[in-house]
Amino acid sequence: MRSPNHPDAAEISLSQVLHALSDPIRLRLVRCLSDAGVEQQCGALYDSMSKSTLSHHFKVLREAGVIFSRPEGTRFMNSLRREDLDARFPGLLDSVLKANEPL
Amino acid sequence: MRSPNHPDAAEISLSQVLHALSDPIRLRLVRCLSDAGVEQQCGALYDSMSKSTLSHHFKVLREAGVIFSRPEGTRFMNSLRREDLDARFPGLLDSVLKANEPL
DNA sequence: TCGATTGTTCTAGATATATCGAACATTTGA
DNA sequence: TCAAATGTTCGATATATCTAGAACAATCGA
Repeated sequence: MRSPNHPDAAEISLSQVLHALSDPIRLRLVRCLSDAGVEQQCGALYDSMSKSTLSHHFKVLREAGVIFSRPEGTRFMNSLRREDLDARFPGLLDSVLKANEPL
Repeated sequence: MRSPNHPDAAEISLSQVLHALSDPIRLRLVRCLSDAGVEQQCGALYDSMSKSTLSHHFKVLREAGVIFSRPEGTRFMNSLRREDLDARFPGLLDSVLKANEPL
């Protein structure tokens, strides 16, 4: 496993970020990463979903610049790119994470 | 032309709003409505696009709860549901509108 | 009443996305 | 060296979305 590609902080696209966060499953993944506060491995964040589907969602989040994935052994450790996102789109991540979704 | 359906303020879905805003064309429409500050008719906001496509995008924004459409004569006057969005997801709209998109 | 204006709805085609299983790649540990 | 663990990538299918043209509906003005 090679290191995956991540966009530079300055290249993070608003549309891509909004699209990445617009999927309920991905939003849940992001919330988990935010709540945990520390790196999390992919498989720890969701069950009831195939590996490939989970991997797909992580890829979308990664390529949008929302998360950072670091290989460690056989696993991938994921973290929220909070500083990059806050610098690029101030207040966006906070407002999304604070939103109480009654659904 | 009857009055279109709008979701109640409390029923506005985060995922739907994020999805509605994730399209560059719709984001531009929302920016236009925000910049104008007053109601705008649909056709005034975009050229180089078919009526039906424009209507589709307005429908997505309307059903997501992002805009309010009011029939007036043969036209529809559209406005941003700023208060409802701010109440439901504080800071979200501001952060999106303030984001400077170099693309 | 009739035509122009404005936007919607219907239909269709092209593209994108979500999902999964199977095969593959990399690293760790026995 | 081999098997287990963890994700990725590929192939396929189902669903959603974007786009546009054509037909339709409602309103206004002449």
